[in-house]
Amino acid sequence: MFSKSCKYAMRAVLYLALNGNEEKKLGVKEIADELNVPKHFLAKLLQQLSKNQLISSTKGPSGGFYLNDQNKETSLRKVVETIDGPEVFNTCILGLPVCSSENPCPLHFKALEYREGLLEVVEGKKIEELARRIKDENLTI
Amino acid sequence: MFSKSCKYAMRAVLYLALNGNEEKKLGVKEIADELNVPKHFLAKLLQQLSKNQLISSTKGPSGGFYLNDQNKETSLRKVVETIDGPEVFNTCILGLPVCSSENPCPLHFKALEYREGLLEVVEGKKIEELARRIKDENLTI
DNA sequence: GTAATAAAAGACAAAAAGGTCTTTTATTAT
DNA sequence: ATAATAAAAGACCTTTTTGTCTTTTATTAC
Repeated sequence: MFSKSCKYAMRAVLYLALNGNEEKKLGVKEIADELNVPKHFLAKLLQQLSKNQLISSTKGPSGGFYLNDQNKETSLRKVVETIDGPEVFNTCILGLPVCSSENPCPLHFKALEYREGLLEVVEGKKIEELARRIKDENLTI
Repeated sequence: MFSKSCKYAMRAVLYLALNGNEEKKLGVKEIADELNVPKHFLAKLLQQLSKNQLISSTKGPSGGFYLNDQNKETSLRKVVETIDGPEVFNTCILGLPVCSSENPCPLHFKALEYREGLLEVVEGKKIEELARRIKDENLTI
């Protein structure tokens, strides 16, 4: 479903939401170490997210990555779509060039249902709310 | 979710179920042309399926690929697991090394729920039955 | 204004996935 | 037996994805 890059990015954003804030910015090193992902590789992903204003950053001492108020309001879906492209959620699971409810493949409707459910999770809540849920329900990232 | 290889393989098996039989074996060329997939690449996938007894083949004139009675009884799931490995259906959607109902990631339950849905389609019916359904409901492969 | 810090940028490298082409082997129809 | 056929096998090649390392740029604390 999601590329490794995308998984790293999602987790990093959630990590930022859970452990950082505008006053306590986090460096790539910390995030990478905590999430167990390759540091320099993650750095590029964060840069990409930063360029797309899904996360914020400042350079220099006491600099790092964080989520500003606007960032916290966006959905994880944007992170996914920034990294894996917007088609992730609607390409045919059998790889057919055309596959729709009018012209479905054998897996179409189940796949659709599947994706709707996932979309609900990554889009239904703001990052902020998702982070809250992660804390409350003691989920792992 | 599924690799390209896996998609090609699934479609090819369904194509065999729909268009061939023990008396009318199909060559890679026909299958590849019809499904619009790279011929030699598909050939290897079919070889792999054949080795694993998910499809049958004979060499030489009037030879080709087909499904014997046993093959028709198996599920698409086996095809998937032969090509993409058995873990496809239970690796964490966020890529976490441990992610279970006891120790879930934020997407765990939704991912589980809908993977079950997909499993139902690829495992709930024999190839034969699935092919029947494709015919009846005029689905695309 | 200088040194230290941390992200940004960019050049490579390694691994995996996807794809092509050629040779070999088995089968069958003649 | 032989020629023709089609899968099996294997050697490569290309592209994409993933990962590493180095240099540059911006910021801040002193």
